[in-house]
Amino acid sequence: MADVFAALANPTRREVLRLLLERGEQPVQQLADHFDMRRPSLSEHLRVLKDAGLVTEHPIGRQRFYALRPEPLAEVADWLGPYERFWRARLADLREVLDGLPDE
Amino acid sequence: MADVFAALANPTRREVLRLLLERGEQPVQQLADHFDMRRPSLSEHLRVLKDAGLVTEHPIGRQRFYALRPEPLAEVADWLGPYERFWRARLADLREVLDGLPDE
DNA sequence: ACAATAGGTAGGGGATTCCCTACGGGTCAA
DNA sequence: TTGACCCGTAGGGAATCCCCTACCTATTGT
Repeated sequence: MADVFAALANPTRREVLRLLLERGEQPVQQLADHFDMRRPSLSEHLRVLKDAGLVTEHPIGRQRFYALRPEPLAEVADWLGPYERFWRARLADLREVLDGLPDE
Repeated sequence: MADVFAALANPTRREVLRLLLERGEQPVQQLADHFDMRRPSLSEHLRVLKDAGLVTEHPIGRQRFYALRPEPLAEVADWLGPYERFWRARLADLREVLDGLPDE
């Protein structure tokens, strides 16, 4: 499974994920209509997303439908876990400072 | 502020963040000791992290200490939010299927 | 059978990434 | 002040990224 972070590094690929989340599975041409980009370029982005496990693909007739596969994003969320504890502690510190200010 | 996702795409940079989380702020040389890489290359990674707002830097004498700044990671967590709802729904579906199986 | 449609692959070119070595500026210790 | 140390920047090279056009196969409709 290719690197999920690398797959997410590209804005076009993140936009594809957003479209698939909002509208559900879609064929390639329908996705391509929303980008200022030729279809073969989008096809390559879709391959990167598929290699990262972020989308699945299945053919219906001559179309290929791509669908969101969010499991790798759950892994990203797990990766964020330890950092989340850190930034929450920071926010708590900030709140304490604010609470300690002379009333105004 | 540069693209946080692009900054996270590189394994060395993610490792830097991990080191800063585990050990707190550190000078460049101490970070560089943990990579099979020349120091100037690590300096460039640190600049990318700083441009993305993921680290802060302050000099003490002739050393420069880098520290974790987790706020952009909180933004990544926010970005994940809608997808999290999606994968949780998936897990719930899976649980239903398992519950519906004939007892075994 | 033939034309049209959907979409992947090949190959190329310019931009960017990621490493390197060489070097320069600032700080500390003798 | 002189040398050692910390670290950033310059510049270059190989690899990768990201777009393109051209082309191919597979499926559908006439």
